[in-house]
Amino acid sequence: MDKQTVTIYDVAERAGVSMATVSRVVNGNQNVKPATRKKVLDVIEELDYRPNAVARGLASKKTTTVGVLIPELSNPFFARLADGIHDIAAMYHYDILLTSPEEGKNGDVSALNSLLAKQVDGIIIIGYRLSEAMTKELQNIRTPVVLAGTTLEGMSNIASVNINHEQATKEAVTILTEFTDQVALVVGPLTDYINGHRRLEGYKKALEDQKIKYNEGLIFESPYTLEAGRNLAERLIDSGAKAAFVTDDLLAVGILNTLIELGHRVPDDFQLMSANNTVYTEICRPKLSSVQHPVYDIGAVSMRLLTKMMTGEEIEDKNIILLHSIKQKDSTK
Amino acid sequence: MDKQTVTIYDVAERAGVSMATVSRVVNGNQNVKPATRKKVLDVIEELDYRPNAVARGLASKKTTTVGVLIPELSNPFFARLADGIHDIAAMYHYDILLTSPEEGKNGDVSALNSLLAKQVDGIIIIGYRLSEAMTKELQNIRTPVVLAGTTLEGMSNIASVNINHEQATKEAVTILTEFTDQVALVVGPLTDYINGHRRLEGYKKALEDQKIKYNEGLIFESPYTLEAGRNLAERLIDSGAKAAFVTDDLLAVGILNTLIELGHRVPDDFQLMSANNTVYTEICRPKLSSVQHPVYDIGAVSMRLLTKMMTGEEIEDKNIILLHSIKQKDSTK
DNA sequence: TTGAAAGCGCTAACAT
DNA sequence: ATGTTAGCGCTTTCAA
Repeated sequence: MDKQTVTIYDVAERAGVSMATVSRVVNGNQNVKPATRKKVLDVIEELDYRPNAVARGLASKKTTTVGVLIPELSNPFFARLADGIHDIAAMYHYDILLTSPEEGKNGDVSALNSLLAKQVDGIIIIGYRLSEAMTKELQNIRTPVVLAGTTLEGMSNIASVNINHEQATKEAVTILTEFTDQVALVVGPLTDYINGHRRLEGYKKALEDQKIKYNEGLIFESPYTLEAGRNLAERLIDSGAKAAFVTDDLLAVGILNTLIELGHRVPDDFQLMSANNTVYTEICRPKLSSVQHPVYDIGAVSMRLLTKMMTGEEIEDKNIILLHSIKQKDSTK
Repeated sequence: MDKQTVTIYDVAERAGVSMATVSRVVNGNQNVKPATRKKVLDVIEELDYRPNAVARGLASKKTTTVGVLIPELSNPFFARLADGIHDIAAMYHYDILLTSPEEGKNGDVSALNSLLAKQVDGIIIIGYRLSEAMTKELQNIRTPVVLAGTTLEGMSNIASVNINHEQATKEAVTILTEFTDQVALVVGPLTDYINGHRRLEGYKKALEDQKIKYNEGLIFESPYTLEAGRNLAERLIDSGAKAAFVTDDLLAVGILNTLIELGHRVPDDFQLMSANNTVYTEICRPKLSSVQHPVYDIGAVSMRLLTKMMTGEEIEDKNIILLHSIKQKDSTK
């Protein structure tokens, strides 16, 4: 019936020592005579005693658990990020409490609160559009927080790990402009800081450098789905664009496949570049050229940064920018 | 400095009631006079009090947390399953503690133990090849466990949610045998129960029904990667096979793309059927015909089943089989 | 309807 | 090197 019946008292009694000694043995405290240690260890083995992490958490105010806020697991970009987080967390013996924000207003805040209630030692927020309320909450939170793959406009006081989206977009668009002046930008909601500011900015700078006139008709906002790509393909062609930088891989594949179905040749008639270099870009034909995010690393570095914050280590730089690169494959000239 | 300074005592004092009353209000106990309730609620609001879930867990022996053991997040099949688990968990207000088994012998057991130490109320194990030791542990575990997408040979005492792999394989192979007798089976490790028994069995039965002689040369074991598909493509052709049922989507896409590169026509020269109908099968060209697992549902149903077990509800059937179907797309005739 | 008090299983001073 | 003791913040009888 009971999950766990064996407590530290049982071990202490059986081993003929005090519970404090058992606690010391369990926690690797050196102030225990080897003989005593052995005796305790034997009893632990014999009784199959396992420390209760909840009780430990209450007493020590540390849960060795970190909360991870993730928009959706089935997005490979986020999933890969989570992998990076998980591996480093395991390395430092932290467990991961996973939450996705519920739908609706301020779902992210209540997800955050639920993590806080469970007394997590730290929190990683994965690439997400944060609500106003959330931003406010994060201002005066006591628990260490790292943003992985997002930034909050002008909130450099909150730790973050990212790539330089403006620069990446600029590089990608520049490559496309080598063969045409008509380069479209296909992004998610422009109200999102990264899209509406960093990426759009990078796009404009690339054009500027090439002395190409900015044309709002070449900017497309779209949901990140395969289906959305179907509809977009034709609109892209109609717009006169001869190339496009697409900020989501799945969306890019949708566009790619539809273009081909419609009889367009990629990259000859139309060049495509996507943004995340997930396995999607390897599966389609032709393979999609893409910005290469160090996605796994963003997760790993975020977690490492968080461990430092949790243990109070000195942090050199709270806002880390990781290097990106451009993988030219078969969808660009 | 402190994560949380406001305790139930602070609220009690400020509201001029006992902590027991505050506890009742927080937990929705009806035995509180409305006026008292309102007063307490006001103070809670004013002090921004949030119950400490760890303390609550220790006192009540319930953590409202379920552990999920998942092999890898970046596999879309598992990720989708996790989505199903997550959504239902959220619905019942459970949080999810996520763990992947570490590499090496009995990594799954230590992952399990770490979940148990954290006093999770229940555990879901996602499609995994379980070690001997793990199987043993699961025999006499006190915490409710549900296997999602796996079965343990002859261990129907452990709850599970699955599809009928034998039947699914049989149906898939039967479709392929309509146009050729040379149907290959490409699977993961045959030592794995589902592959080596259920799927192989289904394959054999399909052949038997069609009076086709079983040929061991048409059985291929392979890792589930895109690269593995490259090498396999040629071997498949050399084996004389004219069709293949492949139990992993990514692997199937690898084979598909390589076949096409080598100048073979799919499905005219070679038919391909895969097993999980993930988004991968929609991205490639031609689109892959596939067995349609209700993956999300397996996750959702597993979690629902677990909630019942955790609350001690009556369970009709601990071993649930969900229906599958076959999606014929463009890689079969 | 409310309060008092005894734990839950452990950590962490403080003693010895 | 080891033991004693006071919490950690909450739930939950048991009384009132």
